Amino acid sequence: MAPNQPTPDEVAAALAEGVSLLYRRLRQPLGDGGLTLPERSALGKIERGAALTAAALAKLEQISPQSMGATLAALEERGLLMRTPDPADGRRQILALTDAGRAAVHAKRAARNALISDALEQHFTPEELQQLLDVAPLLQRLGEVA
Amino acid sequence: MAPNQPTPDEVAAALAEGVSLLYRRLRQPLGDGGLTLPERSALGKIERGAALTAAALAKLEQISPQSMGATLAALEERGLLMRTPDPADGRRQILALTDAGRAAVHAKRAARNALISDALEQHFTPEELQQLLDVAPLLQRLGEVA
DNA sequence: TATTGTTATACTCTATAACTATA
DNA sequence: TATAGTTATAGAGTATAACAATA
Repeated sequence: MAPNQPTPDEVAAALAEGVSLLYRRLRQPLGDGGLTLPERSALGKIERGAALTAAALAKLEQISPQSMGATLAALEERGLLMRTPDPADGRRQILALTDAGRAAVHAKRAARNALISDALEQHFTPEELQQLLDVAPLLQRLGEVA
Repeated sequence: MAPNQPTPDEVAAALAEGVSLLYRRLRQPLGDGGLTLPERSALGKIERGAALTAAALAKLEQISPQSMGATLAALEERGLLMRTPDPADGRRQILALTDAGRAAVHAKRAARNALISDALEQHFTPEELQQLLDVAPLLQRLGEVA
């Protein structure tokens, strides 16, 4: 049933619509009480140790350092994030989650998952779930190299 | 190699990162000269006849009618879109692309595809392309039902 | 010179609230 | 009452430009 050789153009066009619609869904319910999508993403990466300075985070997320700075400032103001000077490099600030930050990222992860998970449960077969899970790393790779 | 029964939670978490990163990539190069992502999406749907009024478009995109109105006003101002009163219903405005609008949506589609297509060509196998193509409708469905 | 980070400013996308006109 | 659309206002996320401090 599948066409034999999908062209990159076909794939690009098909992904654009799905991704932009889904993105709006993903970020919407999370703006309610707590963390926005970029905030969660930043906290998550800090928690995992994927990036521990503002500049490193900005590179990972592929946004400007200034934009990341604004996000981080908002998180610090709410007591979710601590910034301490790097003793080895006076320009740097080492980022770390507070206990409240850790709690928030876990609570919000659950909240997001509840919404998407419900939809997945009700409208997708196990095979389709597997397909979506398999493709997630590919989407991420595409975001990184494009 | 694949786990037997991915839980909806796993899938939701895995998709969130990939989608949000890719979304930023998709919209970034398009803001340069011409159409933004929501603008392209709206023009594309009008061109295909998927929706011909502001309210219908807003429903499809799952944003508020006011937000869609702002997008459409910007497009009309630039001469890409025409709004004519519906003779059958005085409240409605029928939407249609101008020639310039049609040209813009095609030029920009090519520009977007060039960026994503290049990345796809260079970093993905034919099997992975097929996987991405197959999953695009699932992403869209998830955006619709979530 | 290059890097890290900040402040200032602006634009896009989105939302809600309040309104008019039409059905 | 309900629907289509507009205007006004606000907030989040992003960008660039200009700057200070440190390497």
